[in-house]
Amino acid sequence: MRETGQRVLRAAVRTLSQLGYRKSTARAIAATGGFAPGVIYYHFADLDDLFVATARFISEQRMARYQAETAGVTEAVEMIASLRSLYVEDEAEGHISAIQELVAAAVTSPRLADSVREETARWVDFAEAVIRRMIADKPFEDLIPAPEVASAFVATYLGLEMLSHLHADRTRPDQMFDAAARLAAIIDLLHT
Amino acid sequence: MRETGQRVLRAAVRTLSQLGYRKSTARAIAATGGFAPGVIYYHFADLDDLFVATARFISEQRMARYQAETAGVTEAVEMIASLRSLYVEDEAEGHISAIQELVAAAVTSPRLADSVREETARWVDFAEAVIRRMIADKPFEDLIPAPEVASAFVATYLGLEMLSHLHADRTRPDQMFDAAARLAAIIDLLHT
Amino acid sequence: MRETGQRVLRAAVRTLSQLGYRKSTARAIAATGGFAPGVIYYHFADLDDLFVATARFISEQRMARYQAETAGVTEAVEMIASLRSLYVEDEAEGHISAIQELVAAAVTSPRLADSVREETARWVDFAEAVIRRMIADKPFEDLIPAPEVASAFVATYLGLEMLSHLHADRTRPDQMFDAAARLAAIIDLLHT
Amino acid sequence: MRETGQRVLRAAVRTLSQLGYRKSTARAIAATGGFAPGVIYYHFADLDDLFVATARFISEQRMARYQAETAGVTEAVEMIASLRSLYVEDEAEGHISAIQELVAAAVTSPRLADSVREETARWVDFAEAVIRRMIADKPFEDLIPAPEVASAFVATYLGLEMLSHLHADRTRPDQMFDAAARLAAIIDLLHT
DNA sequence: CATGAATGAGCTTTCATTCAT
DNA sequence: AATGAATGAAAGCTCATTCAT
Repeated sequence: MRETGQRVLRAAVRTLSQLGYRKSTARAIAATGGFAPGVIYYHFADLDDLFVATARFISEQRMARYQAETAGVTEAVEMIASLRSLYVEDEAEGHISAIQELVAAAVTSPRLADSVREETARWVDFAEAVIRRMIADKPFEDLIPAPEVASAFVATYLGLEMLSHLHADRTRPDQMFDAAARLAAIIDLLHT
Repeated sequence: MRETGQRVLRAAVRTLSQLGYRKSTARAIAATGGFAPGVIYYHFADLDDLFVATARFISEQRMARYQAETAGVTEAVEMIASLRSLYVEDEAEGHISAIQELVAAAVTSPRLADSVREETARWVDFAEAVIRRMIADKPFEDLIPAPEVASAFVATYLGLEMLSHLHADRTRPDQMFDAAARLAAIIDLLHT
Repeated sequence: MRETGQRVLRAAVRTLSQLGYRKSTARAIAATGGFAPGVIYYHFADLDDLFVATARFISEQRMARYQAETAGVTEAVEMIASLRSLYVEDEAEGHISAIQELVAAAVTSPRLADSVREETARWVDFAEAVIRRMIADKPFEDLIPAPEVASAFVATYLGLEMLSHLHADRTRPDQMFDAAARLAAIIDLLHT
Repeated sequence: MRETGQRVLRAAVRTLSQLGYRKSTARAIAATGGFAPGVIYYHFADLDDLFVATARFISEQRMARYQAETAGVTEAVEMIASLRSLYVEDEAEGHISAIQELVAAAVTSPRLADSVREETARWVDFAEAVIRRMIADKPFEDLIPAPEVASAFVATYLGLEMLSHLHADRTRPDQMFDAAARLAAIIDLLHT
């Protein structure tokens, strides 16, 4: 049934986020989800297959949320506010840290690499669209290389979670969003 | 002897970078380095200990290079040029991808987390110092929150390698350095 | 219904013959027969039970054919000709190799051993009857220990299939039947 | 060390003979031999590899005995006596039943099939040489198709063990050797 | 210092079997 | 009657680690 497959996927996300890729064994995932290890193999060919599916699962789910939440936003300040609340969701659910584990794991499995590549490409595209919307009709519009900035944003997003995980004390995403909000306010003031 | 310990460390770096954390087993590292698995245990208490040492090993080695290479640099354009060539070195040797694996692995081992935290803190400090030097006496000096920007830089640096590893085709660090160089040129023009 | 039970039995025969006892799992047999694994357990208590039934199934089916085909035969040459064509049938359908797998498996399961013992006993009896018929009224009639020869025949029959399966190149049953036919011709010439 | 490898091989022979191929698991073999399961994988690539080696191990060991024991024998009666005592050895040590399991298992593994084919070929050659020696200078020498008879002998030898294992009561190799001895006595009387 | 053998725990995966439908 | 989902035991195999040499 579709439902059990999703239970397995959710367990995979939580396990990846909490124990890391190396300790995300079939047993550990099963223990997290409260089902027998055999269930995994009923719904997925093997662990690799599960992780590939997990990458897509997280990405699609979050992409839907991000698109819904940022749909009508044109002001930079409002966009930063949206992203901040989405980021909080991501952190709470462990989405980003799970993805980050899968990115690091991609070196191990070509199939996983393919899957992660495909999904990150979608996010870079999404980021690029958002950036273009934000700089439209601004005086510096032509100075900003949207594709490069989009890649940089996605990279920063991933890297940020790494660091904030590592030292809750020093790397505070909160303060970064604050700084970004100040910059956004300036941008919003500029019109053609 | 110090020498053999270094052989093991170098083998660990290469194995982490090429096979990933999960497949960096004692056997795999020994095979990479051309020594018996037992050698590892002669120089390090266990694998965890080896990885902790590896994190410091890479960090110290690179920090020395980065400091030497950026020592007298005050112009932004020149700084970007230095960082670009250092980044090329990092990529070639697999330093960043090894570190990235260790960051992802940190969730697994508290000791490794400590070690990685400590090292990244050093890099954030280094980045902050560089940034302060770059913006000194610029008109916007007081607008830039150096600590946050430093963290963002380190995060981007790590995230960038992830993405460029994943899709050599779309995420081109080269173009990012180009864009950064253009921005640096503008900055260099601004004086108090 | 009787019919589905037979479908399972036929699937068991084919699977044993093609994959061997070790790989004749419930799934594999179900896949061969095109039904769900659960079907097996509807008709048989467990796999052991299925294999026991399979041994009897093959034996009874073939015994009927062998008896029909050799019923009125009294000449040795004709008998060899009959056996040759029956052997060809056996090979084509995989009967012997399935039985051979079950014989080898008998060491694993006492119940299967009982079943196989019972069935081979029938075949030794059958062989003994045939032999007695063949040597009746021959000058050497009293020299031939019919029971031992019967056992030897059955043993050879089984062993032959093993070897011919293994090396199609060197052990050619065809040539053995040729040789047997020549010997039979001589026997047929001898009368009391 | 060579020694431990042999311990593993001997354990494999005993386990195959006593439990059959299907139950000859790594754990079972280790339990039989009194060593840790991991030892198997230190000396052999996998179970398949172990079984391939076991086939050769048994075959070589017995071939040496058979050749030594039958070396100078030219009389049929003496030959039967030798074979009888060798057969007793084989039964006691479980050599034949182990081989028989491997023959049945050959359908499962191509590599094993190759190995078993090669070894049985050697035995057919050996049998052919013995037969030629036995019928040399006999009046019926030219009537006997040595290669076919040799194959038949090997087949019977294997099949015999199957049956006698199955029903100790009815198929008595002892009586077959008796019968063979009587036939041998007749043969020995015939000279050119 | 270094090695190769050995161990036992643990991992991925498969399997016989059960059960609700 | 039949199916598909689920389970838990066990299988093959790998691994970190130890130790005698």
